[in-house]
Amino acid sequence: MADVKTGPNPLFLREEELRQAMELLFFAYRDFTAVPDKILSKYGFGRAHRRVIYFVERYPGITVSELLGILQITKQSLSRVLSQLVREGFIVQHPGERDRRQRRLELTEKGRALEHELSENQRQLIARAYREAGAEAVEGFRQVMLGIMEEPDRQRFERREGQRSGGRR
Amino acid sequence: MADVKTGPNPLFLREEELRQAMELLFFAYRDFTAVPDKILSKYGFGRAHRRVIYFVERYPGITVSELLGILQITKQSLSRVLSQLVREGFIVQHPGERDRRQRRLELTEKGRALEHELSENQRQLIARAYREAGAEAVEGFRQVMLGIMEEPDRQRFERREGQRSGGRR
DNA sequence: TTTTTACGTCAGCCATGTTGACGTATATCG
DNA sequence: CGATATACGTCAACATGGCTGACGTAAAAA
Repeated sequence: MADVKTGPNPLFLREEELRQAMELLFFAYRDFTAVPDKILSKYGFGRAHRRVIYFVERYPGITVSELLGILQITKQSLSRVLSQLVREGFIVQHPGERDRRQRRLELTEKGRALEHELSENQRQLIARAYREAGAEAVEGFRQVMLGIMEEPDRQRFERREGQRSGGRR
Repeated sequence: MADVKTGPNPLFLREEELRQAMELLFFAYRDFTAVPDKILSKYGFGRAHRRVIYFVERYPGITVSELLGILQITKQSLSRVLSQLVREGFIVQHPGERDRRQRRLELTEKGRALEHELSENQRQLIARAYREAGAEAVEGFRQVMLGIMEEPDRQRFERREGQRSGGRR
């Protein structure tokens, strides 16, 4: 294959560096999602289901609109997978206490089991990468990834950067 | 929304750390691809076209099977977008010199222009993130991302790690 | 000369995103 | 209290981009 070019010119190096970052994102994401994708197909589910399950386990009691805000898809798209997950007993909904229009989402036991099965490989990938790279590299990784993200969701990761704001979105 | 939990338990912290990494990947990737997606729709293209254009500019003269190996999709899926790009004059094919069965791919001027338009925002995102995080963090980012990737494609990034072994890790 | 390889194409299926229109229950505002 | 806004749901139609399976052609390799 045509080789990855490398050169002494600092301007070029910078360009090369940026390109590399794009590819790192592409390859890491591709490999990161490959295994869960296979597991999901056993259940007749897809990536969309995985994301819903993930965020419901992450934020138990999350509302539909909050989930929409995270996934940034339309409610019709979400509805398709969510209602499937509810119908098949992976997720339960119950009305919000203060606002009974809301449907707060939670995983059932079955849902948690699936979530765990899906996360296992990813956990291992990350754990291995973290272990091999070391604590300092991990902090660098965090910083760069946060830098790539757009503002609104960065707050989700505030903490340990040194404050407590629990911001809305 | 249910808050991101945080606690003193080291075992829990580790779990929390792994979860965060998954989310960083999700959010960074989501935001990283958002702008190009919009540009593409102006041309009637999608993410698949973007990836092809990207890797053809990255590895000019790349063959179809090499591209398939990178993208990890079927030739039928690739064919759909590739032939469209060729038909509309973004990519040209010419037979390989040593092996005339191959079709080596290259961007046309038009293709390069589109590639540049698509990369611009991403370049800026990365450049900003790199600048704000600093050189050390960037190196950490690289290491962790490489650790998440599976073996075969890591070699693509060897260089500057300071040796030539194809080693494990 | 036969077999394998590189690439292409047709046809059909599935998952997941989109828009637009419309409906219901509850909360909130004037 | 009545009007309006909000949270959520649903139906229908469409596009993209994966997939499998079957079949074809030209060139390389055995």
